[in-house]
Amino acid sequence: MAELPKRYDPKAVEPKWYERWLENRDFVANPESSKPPFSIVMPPPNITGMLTLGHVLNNTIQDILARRARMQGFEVLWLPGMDHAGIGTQTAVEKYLRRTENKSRHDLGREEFLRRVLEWQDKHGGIIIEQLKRLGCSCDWSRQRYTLDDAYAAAVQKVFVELYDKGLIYRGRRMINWDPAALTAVSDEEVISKPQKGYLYFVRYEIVEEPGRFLEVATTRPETIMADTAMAFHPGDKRYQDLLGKHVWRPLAREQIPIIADEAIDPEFGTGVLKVTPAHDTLDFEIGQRHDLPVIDVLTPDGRVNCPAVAELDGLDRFEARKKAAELLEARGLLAKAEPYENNIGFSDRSDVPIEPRLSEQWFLRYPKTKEALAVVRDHLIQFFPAHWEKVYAQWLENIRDWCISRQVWWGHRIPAWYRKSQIPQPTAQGSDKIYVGIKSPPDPENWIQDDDTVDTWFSSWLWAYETMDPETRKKFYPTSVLVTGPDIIFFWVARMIIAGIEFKPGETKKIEDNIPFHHVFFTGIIRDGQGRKMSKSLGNSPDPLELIDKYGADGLRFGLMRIAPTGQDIRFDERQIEEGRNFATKLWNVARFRQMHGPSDAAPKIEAEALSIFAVEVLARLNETIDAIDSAYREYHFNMVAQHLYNFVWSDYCDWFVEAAKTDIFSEDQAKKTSALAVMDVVLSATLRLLHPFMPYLTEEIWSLLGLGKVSIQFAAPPDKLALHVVANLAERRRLVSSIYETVQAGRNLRSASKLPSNRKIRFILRIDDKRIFEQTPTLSRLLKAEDLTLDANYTAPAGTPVAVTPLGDLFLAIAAADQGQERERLDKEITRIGDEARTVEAKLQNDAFVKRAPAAVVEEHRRRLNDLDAQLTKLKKAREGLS
RNA sequence: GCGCGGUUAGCUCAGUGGUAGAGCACUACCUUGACACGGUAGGGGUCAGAGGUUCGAAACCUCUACCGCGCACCA
Repeated sequence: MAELPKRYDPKAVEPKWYERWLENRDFVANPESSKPPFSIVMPPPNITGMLTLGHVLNNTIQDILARRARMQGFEVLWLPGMDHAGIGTQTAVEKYLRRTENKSRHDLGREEFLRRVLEWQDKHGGIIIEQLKRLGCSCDWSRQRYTLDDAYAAAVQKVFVELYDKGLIYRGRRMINWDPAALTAVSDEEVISKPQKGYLYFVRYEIVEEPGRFLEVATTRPETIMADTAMAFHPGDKRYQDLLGKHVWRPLAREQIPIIADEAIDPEFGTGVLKVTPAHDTLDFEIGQRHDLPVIDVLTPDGRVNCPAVAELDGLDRFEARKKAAELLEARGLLAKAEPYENNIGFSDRSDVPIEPRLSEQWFLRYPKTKEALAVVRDHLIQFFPAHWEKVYAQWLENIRDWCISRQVWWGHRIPAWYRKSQIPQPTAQGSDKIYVGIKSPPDPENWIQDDDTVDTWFSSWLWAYETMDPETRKKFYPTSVLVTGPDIIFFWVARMIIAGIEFKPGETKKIEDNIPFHHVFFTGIIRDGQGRKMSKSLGNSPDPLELIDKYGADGLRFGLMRIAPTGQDIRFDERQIEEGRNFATKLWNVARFRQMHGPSDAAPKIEAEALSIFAVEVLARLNETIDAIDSAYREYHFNMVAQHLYNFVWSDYCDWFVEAAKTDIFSEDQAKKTSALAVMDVVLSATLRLLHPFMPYLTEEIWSLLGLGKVSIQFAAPPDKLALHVVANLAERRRLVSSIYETVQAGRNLRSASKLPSNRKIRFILRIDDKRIFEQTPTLSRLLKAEDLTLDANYTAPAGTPVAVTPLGDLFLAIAAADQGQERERLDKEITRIGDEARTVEAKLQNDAFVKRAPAAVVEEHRRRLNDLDAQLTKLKKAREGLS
């Protein structure tokens, strides 16, 4: 067998295995399998998307779960797909068209534009899928779905019609959030509030009935004065009682408007007077409704002033108009003052421009089954990890408002509603013969016009958990096992999918537990940069995962990220952590390489309890502990702990301690010992590789295959069971002996280092010991100490000044020709102080009656033992110190 | 205003009642027959602050401060 190269080369290994896995159809789920099902649907990335670290995190976790389940004998379905991302994709293509052809979508017309989007999609879309493959994702690509697949689109239409027929979807003229850049309505969830600096303008409105008297009002939006239809104060506000029922002159587009009183006004704010602008503010709209005020809209859809009556403002952008309006007022002496002011205003999540509240005809969904959706999470039919997201979820559902689902966007699922051609304005009444809602177009299409709008992208995604599955697949794999996603889409997607599951009942029976979309939801953290900022394209602070894969390998990236990532906290990204992942891969590679240099491995190594060295017993016991720790970490979705346990076990327990200790046997002439040591190496390697496979699929498969550790691909090898170590005689005692030896080794190394002896200098140690059990371990002890010679002598008397350490095995002396007495004195003093301090602390505790009486007996006993140890050490060290004067 | 997280070594973070941990970075020594993407040893922390519960608190409770997030308000 050829020697393995010194360094693992992911670039050569990773593509090789991925191709093979695809060829073997290892990721394809079989709905007819008798194995129990395990399923995950991938949160579909946008078709325009490029792989980000967020995707890497998210999909690595899904892959870990899928791969582990596959190894555990589940029939695994990990269903991938993409989202058409209505507004996002349309915006991207519009930008592209403007750049390349200087055309808008209106220049092309609906049909042609959609054709161009498809063209663009074929060319630039779906890159992310190929990127996910490089990451090693074990998705069932044969089932890849798209939210615009015919069947999926039909399902969206069907659901729309159903909800309409139930009266849950309705059309209405309401205040909505208008995005003046994307030129569409958006939902409440798509509005994010941000502080913005501006001015609070104090404007004087002259009172019609009392010329010369002014009513002063504070506003941030003087550009909407032309749309004011009343002035309002709180009914309890004494300052303005005499004005009720009178009028003021609106200072721009001069006209009389009434002064009214309304409970909604906060007397504390500004002057306690509100200018009521029903067309451009939600609260004002409500006040207008109560007082039957007219609605005057003075803004165009793209946020310009539409008010020919004020020529100076007409046509100006809303923010320019704001300044200009203030100037106009000032020139007329109607601006009392303008104070710098910071307030929160809603921005469009999509376009990052301030949202314009706007009265508009839109489609809305009255959410069904909200009580049930609340209950399934509260009662843990669906379990959230970490659990604190339950509260956020509940808060949203308890305050839920109707969902504005129509978008003035062409790219997406068109609303299946038609209006009679003759009808202007379009009718809104449910069940009217002027409106037709159906999956098929109306029987006499020439008399109807279809609604121009499409539905919110999330109105299609909320069916993702089951509409992606054909009936046979659904039967086997729905409800899914777990959803892995970011907490930022808990409302957009998670909550709505739960509602959809409960409402549309895609499950095998009508029972609620068969219809919830998933049993567990694991919320990942959000990856931030070193300064704690969100990763974003515009900041350019998001490293390209593909570059990281090139540099560190997919396994290195995966492991490095998982080791720091998902405690449910946000994650600060640091490339050094990925480097650690790569280093760990190299470490594992090299220890496998070391094993391979000593002959072929055994796929089913036999280990005989009697033949095991004490060091083997120790490492196997540690392996058992690691298996347990990993199991419980997985149960809580603590992937970082799984990774950390594996890291510590491989690097410390296995490489640093076991392999180093086992070299005595491996290089020994004693065939039995050698065979046993190599068998233990195989057992541990085999187990470790299997435990690591979900995290590092490529490397583990490569080593697994090179060492010939199994007949099947590691992907389908069962995870290791704990070894039956209870058959080992005197297990606990043996393990104590090992830790005594290891402690002694550390003490000896410390002596060497404190005595300023170079690491490579061979030196003599003398261990004053009477314990016969240690004799046969002398070669190993000596090896680990890098000793030229290790003498065991129960009656050794050291010359004064010999460096000494008190160890669990006995006193360990460093035999050097001319010890530096001053240096040794210093070292001993330090040691005596340290141990003395600790002894005093322990002693004080033991002198505390309350502690001795109340603390568990084992803890007290532990303290007693510790004190004895420390006292013994102190005595010895002091004696050594006396000899030095 | 309401709610949820967080504050532990220079950095990134583990640690749910019993002597403060890891990795990186740092210092010293070492290319030894798996690995310098490595080994060995070392320095470094009044666990944000105050109070409380407890024999014992980084951990549990209360309050405060600061950071982040969500919701509401936002004239």
